[in-house]
Amino acid sequence: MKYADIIIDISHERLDKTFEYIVPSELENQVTEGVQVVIPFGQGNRAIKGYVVGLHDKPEFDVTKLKPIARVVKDSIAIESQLISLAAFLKRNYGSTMNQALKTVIPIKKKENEKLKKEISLAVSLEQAKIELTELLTRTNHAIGKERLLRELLEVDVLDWDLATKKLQIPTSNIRDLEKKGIVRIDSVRTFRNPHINVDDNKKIITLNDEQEAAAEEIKADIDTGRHKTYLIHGVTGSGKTEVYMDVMEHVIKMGQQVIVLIPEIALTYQTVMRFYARFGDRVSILNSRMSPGERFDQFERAKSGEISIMVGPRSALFTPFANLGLIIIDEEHEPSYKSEVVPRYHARETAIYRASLTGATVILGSATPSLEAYSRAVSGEYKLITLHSRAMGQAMASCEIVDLRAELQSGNRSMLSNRLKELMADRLAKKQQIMLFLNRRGLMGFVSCRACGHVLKCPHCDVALHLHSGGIMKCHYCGYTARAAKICPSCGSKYIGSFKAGTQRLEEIVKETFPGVRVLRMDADTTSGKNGHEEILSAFAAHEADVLIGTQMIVKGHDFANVTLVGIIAADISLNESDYHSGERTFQLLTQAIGRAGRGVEEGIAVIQTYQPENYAVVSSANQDYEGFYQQEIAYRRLLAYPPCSHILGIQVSCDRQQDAIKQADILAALVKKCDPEIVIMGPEDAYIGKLKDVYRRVIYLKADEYDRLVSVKDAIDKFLLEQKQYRNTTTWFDFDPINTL
DNA sequence: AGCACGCCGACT
DNA sequence: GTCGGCGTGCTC
Repeated sequence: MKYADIIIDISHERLDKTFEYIVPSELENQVTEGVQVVIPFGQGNRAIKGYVVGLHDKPEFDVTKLKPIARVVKDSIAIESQLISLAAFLKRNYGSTMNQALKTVIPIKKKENEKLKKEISLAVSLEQAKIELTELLTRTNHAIGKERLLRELLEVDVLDWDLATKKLQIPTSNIRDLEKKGIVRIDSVRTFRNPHINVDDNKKIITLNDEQEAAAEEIKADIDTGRHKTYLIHGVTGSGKTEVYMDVMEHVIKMGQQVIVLIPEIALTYQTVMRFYARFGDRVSILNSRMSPGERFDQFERAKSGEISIMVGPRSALFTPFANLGLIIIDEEHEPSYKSEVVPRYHARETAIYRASLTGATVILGSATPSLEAYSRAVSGEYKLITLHSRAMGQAMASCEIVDLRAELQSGNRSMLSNRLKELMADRLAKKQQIMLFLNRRGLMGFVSCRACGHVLKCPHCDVALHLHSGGIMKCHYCGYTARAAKICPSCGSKYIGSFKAGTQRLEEIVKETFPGVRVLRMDADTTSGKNGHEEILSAFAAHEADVLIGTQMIVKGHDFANVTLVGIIAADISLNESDYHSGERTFQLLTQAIGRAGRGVEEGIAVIQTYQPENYAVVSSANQDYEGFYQQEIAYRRLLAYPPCSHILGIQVSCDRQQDAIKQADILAALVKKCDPEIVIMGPEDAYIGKLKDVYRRVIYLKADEYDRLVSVKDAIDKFLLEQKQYRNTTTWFDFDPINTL
């Protein structure tokens, strides 16, 4: 007799453990580790799905209480044990139920999603169809459904089944009838939406420069001798890290192993993807967040069957079920999108390293501005550091000037554009070269406030400001609450109430006023609403359909514009003044990336940084392209204040629809932490950054400790307490380790 | 989560 | 007297 340990498909802390079931002898060969099964659960024996996570011969639970597994879920995909241990890692290190962790690792639920699309077309000639139609009409009993179908098919060649049955309301029996008579044909088409792109066969032969070559050789040599490590490639913008990746990838694929390439969501552009297609052809598959579960399923099936060797995608591509994974690459390693925003709030970097350790795979992290976490580990020798000092094609780095906005203000210039920037812009426009203006803004734009008393209109359900939308509607971006735009201030009665314009919008106006006739493209949330909004704007700019591109973060990623010789950073301070400890790092990264956009072509580039804090180390070191200098200052600051990577932080959020209960519960948990580990530094409890969301009140507690595992133990203790606690069961608690955004 | 068991109020 | 309220406890 066999027994199975099963994680049931209900995400609740109280059920977050394995349940033992009898494996009926007739199912013995089907029930393996990782399969989805249906089991009778609870007193009502209701059918619940679950995952088999272990099998053994001796029962551990009271045998008389064991029930048998009902059946194996048909067409379920067995997750390999490797992914189960990955899920266990997520659960342990980031705090979630095993069920949530398993669902993260296997994002596809059912095979049902992979349905065939049916299409209806005429099986006879148009003339024949017309005859059929007239015959139908002469009949006494009108066959309205058939008539509609035939009329439609005379117009279009192919009709989608769903369209015919749902929108045109044609009964399926009518369609089947016509099929039997041989008038129409029904085809089942497999909808494989894998972006199949025609690749020109003459693959460009890429020669690596000496630095790239040395980097690739070092990693390949380690792989050949079985030393699988984690590498950090620190290469200046434009140093050609991708070529190094591809060289190592080719090596690994030749050994019959597979590769996962993680890229930040925002960089998942046609351009990036094409580089991998061009080199590796149809061995590559792409995953993106816009894909339906069915499409993802297809991609994962292809990966499992060995059809493909490379998966390129965001964070979630980390869980591609490759049988023989040899290499994981994380490009732009410092990007915050590598941290999940939903439970389990895992970080792709750590998770990738763990997954690699399971199979002895290699991990390569790459960035022009490595995260403090990664660089400090490289310095300590935990990762192997590889530095690329020069640009791949030998172009010079852009020179950089810092403009002190305080001095500018004193000289009477209150515009967003400093005199120096205006001067350079005029010069570039005359030379028919292109300019990028970069404004790193915070989310607070377009909100409605009163200019007389300063009152900000807030959502009644959330602790956030309402934003003005077209048509005189105010909207809450968090819960979707809408209201008619206020005409007078509800607080003081003043009629001077309105919304602040987005910084980029204002900047566009100023540029147009200053340089009449200039062609400006603006890229922000407003202008990129369409599906390919990003792409369209960027390709228009690449085709020199505009002289100036204005935008936020988005414009500094990915694209290379050879003709851009001037980059202006309008207000470097904005991200500097954010309250959390990442602000220096974030500013340095943004500025460095922005400066790196200038002078990608033949002409030398120049970058202008406008700031009120010209002496700030993040500004100065990015202007000097001095990562090392920045790192030394930043790490000293982190050490001093005990911030990651010099310590670790655990964010705990308690939420409840009753404010008093949220406050009480948070206090109880804070006291508990103090009791079970008095050494831990506790900050809070305090209201969350957004104190109320969708009528739910949120309190946060931050814990700081030198060792990560101490925080894990505290989390485990809290979990245990919550399980036993009888009071305040209406509250929910979740954890975020080393949070990236303020909770 | 979801269902059963259980102990107290207003109804045929 | 019974029907049903949702508090408490359990699920292999």
